[in-house]
This record gives sequence, structure tokens and C-alpha cells, in this order.
Amino acid sequence: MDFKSNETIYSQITEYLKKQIFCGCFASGARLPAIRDLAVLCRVNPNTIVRVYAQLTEEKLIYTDSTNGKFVTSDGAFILQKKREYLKQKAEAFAKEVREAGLDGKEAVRMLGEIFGGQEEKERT
Amino acid sequence: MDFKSNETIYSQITEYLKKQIFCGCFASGARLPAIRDLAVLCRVNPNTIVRVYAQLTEEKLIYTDSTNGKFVTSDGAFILQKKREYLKQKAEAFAKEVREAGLDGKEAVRMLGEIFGGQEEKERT
Amino acid sequence: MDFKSNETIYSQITEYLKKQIFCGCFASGARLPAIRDLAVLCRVNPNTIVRVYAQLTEEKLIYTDSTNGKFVTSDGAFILQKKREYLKQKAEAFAKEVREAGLDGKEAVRMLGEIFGGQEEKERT
Amino acid sequence: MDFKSNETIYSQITEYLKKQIFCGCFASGARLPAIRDLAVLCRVNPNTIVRVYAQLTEEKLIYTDSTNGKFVTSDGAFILQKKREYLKQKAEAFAKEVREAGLDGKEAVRMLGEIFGGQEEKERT
DNA sequence: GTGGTCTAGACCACA
DNA sequence: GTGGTCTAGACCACA
Repeated sequence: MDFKSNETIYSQITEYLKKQIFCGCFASGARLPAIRDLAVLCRVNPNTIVRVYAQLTEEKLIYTDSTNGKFVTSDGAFILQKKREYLKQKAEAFAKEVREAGLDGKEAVRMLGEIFGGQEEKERT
Repeated sequence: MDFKSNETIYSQITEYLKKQIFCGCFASGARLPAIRDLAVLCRVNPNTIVRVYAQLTEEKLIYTDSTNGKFVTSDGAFILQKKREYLKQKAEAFAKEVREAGLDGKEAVRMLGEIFGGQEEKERT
Repeated sequence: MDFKSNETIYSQITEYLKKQIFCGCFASGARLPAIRDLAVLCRVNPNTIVRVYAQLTEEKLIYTDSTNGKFVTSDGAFILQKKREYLKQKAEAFAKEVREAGLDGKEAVRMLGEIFGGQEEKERT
Repeated sequence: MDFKSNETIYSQITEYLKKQIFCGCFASGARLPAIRDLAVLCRVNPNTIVRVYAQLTEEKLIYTDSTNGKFVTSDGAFILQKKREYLKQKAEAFAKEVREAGLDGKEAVRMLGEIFGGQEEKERT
């Protein structure tokens, strides 16, 4: 994992883990890497990971089982809801950019369709 | 203009101006606010605006007419090209988020369609 | 290091460092002086050095390893290429001066040969 | 005439005129453009031209014939000497760059020969 | 200790 | 009044 220099490292790692949870790479109920392990993996100070886990805990996506470590919440429906919110927010941010730059929605949707490799077209058939 | 705390002020202003140029609010050839004026407007130090304008100058979106001020480049085609690039990049970033969070493109496109208020559907008819 | 008054300080320092990199005084991969250290050394404000390093970073001659400091790019071939470009550009600027002042190239080359202390002649033998 | 933004305008115009004198475009004894005319031509404030002419006067390349205007010095030998000095200085500056960037003189001379379109080779034959 | 951002404000060139 | 450079120094993130 490489980091952008214009964003804080912990927020980049937080985003990364969030997406890992959403996509199921860290499944509901799964045990997360130990702080030290993840710190080594990310070549980052353990304090940074502490902060990452704190944030995810606050969002209730993970919880601490005191002696056993950190786990992804077992409430699958909650994760799904969070996932929807997350993507809705990303989509709205993108839509905002599009509008502010004076492009119309139609073209933006087409652009996105292209990026997804013509999936949209296939669908219509 | 309010600033987010997790992004640098100068990059937020840069983005803002870029979009103003793309959407035509600052038209090709138009004069931009004087450094000191924009600084007052944004309640920011003039040096911050210097940096913003330097960045836009480097991207060739604006240029300096020695003591007369800063102007949007008069090459309209160039601006259009930059606008396309900008939006392509935003669309790709969004698509990347979508994929990483394990959503399929189809759903992302639909989500975006909804946000744009059904413009897409109307059009097909 | 003394500064000429007709050129900006930051560009003089940038040029200086560039040549230090080209000649190998700062070798590929080597760590550069810390911003504050170089500022003290040059008796200049740290912000000026920030600007110098920013410029060299943009040219990809150096890079930042987050909190560890600044380093000369490890791509030696790239440096060599940049060095060639740099000298080509200087040579062309000199040639332009020569032509504009109405001297012919032949004489300019001879003049330069003299300055280099007859190395050229020795070599042919 | 376009101006670089990193050098003062008056010094750019001074250099320009100097070379015009050296190459004979403004011949020994010739009348120079009136301050106002040159100011208009260069799209520059007349004060800037005043400064330019002052500098050339100081270098004795031009003189003022009180009521009639400014003239290139009629001492042709003096101009020749100045020209040599000027080019010597440029050549030495170039040589200094070359050395500082760690290139050897041989290669610099060859590079220059190339730029002058193989004139050097012709000479040997 | 490392780099990055930002402020407040001086001083310069040019018009 | 326009932009550009520079200083002195604060404050932040990360290690």
C-alpha cells in the first residue's frame, strides 16, 4: 500500500479497511489483524493503526473483544447499510463535482458507463 | 467559502477555481480576482492565493499579464480538454471506489442516474 | 554561498543543487540536507528551501520519504537524461547569444576550446 | 519582443540592444530610437527605457547628443572590444555551468559544434 | 527530528 | 494597484 502525501495516513488506511469490510475481504465477524501486525504491514507507526481502529470502532463497523482482538461487526445488515451510505456519499460527491464543473449528468453517466466497460449496454439487451 | 479541515486550504481553493473555469463562470480570457482581493474574500493569507494561482498557471489554465493581473487562458479548446480530463479522472476515482467496495458498475451507474434526477430516463424516450 | 541580486534566491539555490546532483556530489539515492539545515547553511528562510525542494521534486530529481527526509531520485538513468537536457539547453542559450551578437559559431567554438585549456587539442593526438 | 517573467524587463531590453549594437544592426554612430518610440514598441513604460539607455550610456556604448537624441558610440574599435568581452563572459559562464554539472569540456565543445550545424567539421577539411 | 501549511507583513518591480 | 519574493515564526502530522 502506497500513501498519498496530501492526505493523512490514518484516514487512507481507514478508508482501505472500510472497503475491505464492504467488499467482504474482511467478512462480518472476522478477526482483524493485530495492531502491531498491521503497523508492520503498512510500514507505519502502531499509533497510526490505533487511531484507524478507533475510528472504525466509532462507526461501529468493528468492535473490540477485550482479550481476543478486534473483529468486524457480526451484524451483516448494518454493514450493508453502511456500504450503501458510503457509496451513496461517494456518488453524490462525484455528482457534485460534475455539476460544479458544468458537465451534465447525462454525459457523466455515459462516461462512467464507458469506464465500467460497456456493462450498461449489455444490460439493456 | 468554508474549508474542510482535512484538506489543505490552497488545494480547496484551487479546485474551486478550476471548476469555476470549467463551468464558464470564469470564462476563457476573463480576468481573475487580484491576489489580495481573493485573499480577503476567502479570508486567507495572500500567499495562499499566490500558491493557488501558481498551481493553475502551471496547469496553463491561467496566465499572468505582468502588472495587469491574472487571466483565464484564452485557448478555449485547451480548457475543454482539461475539463474532460478532470472529469474523466473524477469518474475513474469514483469507479475505483465502487469496485474496491465490492459494488458492481451496473448498480453504481443506476445510483448516479437517480442522483441526477432521472435525466437519463427522460432522454431515452 | 553568495547570491546575485538580479536573480531570485530560490532559483539560484535550485540551480546549485541541480548541478550538485548532475556532477554526482549528491549521488543518486543520497539523502539531501534537511530543509532547516540547508536554510541555516544558506542563511535563508526555511520556506525558501521548501520552494527549492518543491521545484526539484516536480522535476523528479528528488523525492520525499515522508518523515525521513529528501533524497536524490534513485533512477540514475533519469538523472543522466536530465543532465544532458540541462546542458543542451545551456549550450543552446549560449549559441543563441553568440548568433544574436553577430559572432560566428566557428569563433565561439574556438573561444570555448581556449577556456577549457586546450583539452580538445590534446585529445586529438 | 516577449519578456521572461523571472528577469527584470529593463535588463532584458538592455541585453537586446547591446546585441543589436554588437551585430551591427545598430551600427557605430547610428541614432537610436527615441525613448517614447522604443517604449511603445516594447509596450513598456518610458521610465524603463530611460533606465536601459542610462545603463548603456554608463557602459559607454551609447551617448547623448543633447538635443538630437541618443547615438551608438562612433568608436568602432571600442564596440569590438566590448563585443569580445561580452562573448568571452558568456562563454565563461557556459563553461562554468558545464564544469559544475560535471561534464567535460570536450563534450561541451562537441555539443556546441553540433548546434552550429557541423561548421566545425567543415573547417577541418 | 522530519516535512508541510499557513499567517502577517515587508519590500521590490512595473504601470 | 498589480504580481513576486522573502522573512520570522506558528502549528500540524508522522516517527
